[in-house]
Amino acid sequence: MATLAPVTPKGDAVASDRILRAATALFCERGYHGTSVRTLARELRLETASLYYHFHSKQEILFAILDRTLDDLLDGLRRAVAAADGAESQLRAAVRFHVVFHARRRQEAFVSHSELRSLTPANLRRVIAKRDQYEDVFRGLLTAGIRGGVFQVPDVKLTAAAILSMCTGVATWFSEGGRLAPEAIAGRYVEVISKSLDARSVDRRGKGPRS
Amino acid sequence: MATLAPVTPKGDAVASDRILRAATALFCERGYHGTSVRTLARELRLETASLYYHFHSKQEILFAILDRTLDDLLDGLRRAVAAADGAESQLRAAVRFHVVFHARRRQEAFVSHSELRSLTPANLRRVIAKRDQYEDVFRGLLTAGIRGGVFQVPDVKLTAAAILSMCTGVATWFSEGGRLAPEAIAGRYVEVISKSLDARSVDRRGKGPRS
DNA sequence: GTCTATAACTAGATAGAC
DNA sequence: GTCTATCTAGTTATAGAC
Repeated sequence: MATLAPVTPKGDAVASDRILRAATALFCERGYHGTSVRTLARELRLETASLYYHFHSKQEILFAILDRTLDDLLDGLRRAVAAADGAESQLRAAVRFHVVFHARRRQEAFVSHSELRSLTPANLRRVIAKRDQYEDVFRGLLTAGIRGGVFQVPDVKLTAAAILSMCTGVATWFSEGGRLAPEAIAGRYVEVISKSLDARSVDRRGKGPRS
Repeated sequence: MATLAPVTPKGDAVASDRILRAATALFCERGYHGTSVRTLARELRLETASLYYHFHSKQEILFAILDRTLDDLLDGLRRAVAAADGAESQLRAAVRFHVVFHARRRQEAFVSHSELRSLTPANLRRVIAKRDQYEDVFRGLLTAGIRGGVFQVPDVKLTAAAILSMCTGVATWFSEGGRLAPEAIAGRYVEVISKSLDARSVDRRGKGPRS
């Protein structure tokens, strides 16, 4: 995704990246409070003291995971949208990106929404600010599509929340060895969402009380 | 929802119910591992030892919350479906029930899916068995609707997961004092989902590569 | 940059008085 | 049914050797 070669000298990951990767896996599986620093250290074949050379606290590790993930989400979303034309295909690109990301980088994505509550208030504010920017892109696309007459959406905020919940949910059940590849899942989600927003599809049911 | 009066002698809740309610709120806010037994006791103006008169362990409290919630979900879903006729309106009733439940009983619903990983293996098996029954109702309705020609769904399992993720997401953002009442949100979700499943709405876009 | 050793504290849980 | 008191083990984090 980055256009520049990594700054890391060799093909080796730097120590802090190794730590973040192991922490992501453990926080995803057992949660932040359910994972002790000792467990993380053991996983990395280190002593706990060694971790504190790289990070000042367990909280700093959590924040680094969420902050990086949110950066990658925002960056990827903007690229995906920029590469498409018109609200409809831009929204399709956005949904496709979101779903593929939540499948391919499942653990980071999962931790980034399940452990918001484990952040300190100051860290939470910083992460929420980025998450809000991310959601605003979706709201903007919905609004643009409504103005352009391609979407029929009674409530932009609610619809954006519904779409994002649905797509984010992929991170809770996706399995690498599973039946469907990330792109295949994304394709289906794009179709379902497009159909539900389409201003051209006629609702043949009456408007009276039902079900 | 129950047709019989509660078994509790007075209007008072029994002690174990008080404990479960407080625990639900705390587990929702801070997570199971992020909530100490001491914190729970303090919230209830009790000493920790007193809690152990009512429950053998913290884990038993968590399991009781999830087990009861799953029972209420399954029971409510079956009633909602039984009260409707035909796959289409039954699915609408199921979605409506699910969304309203996840708004009205937000904390229990949230804990029931966020703390699955904090259950012991034996307890997890019992909860998952009930959750699978719940999801099977949705899959069954989708299958029936496809056979009846009212739904157009390429992948029942994926679609059921997508619908449930979307509706369950309500528990992450719903606020009692918010703009929309549970029923209003449910109404919107029912419409969006119906539209996305509708076999009668024509997809006017071509089938070639897009976005 | 990783180690040993340990400080300072909190966790879940129990014994037994009332 | 709730309390005081306490046990054992685990928690995050640090000091200082190598």
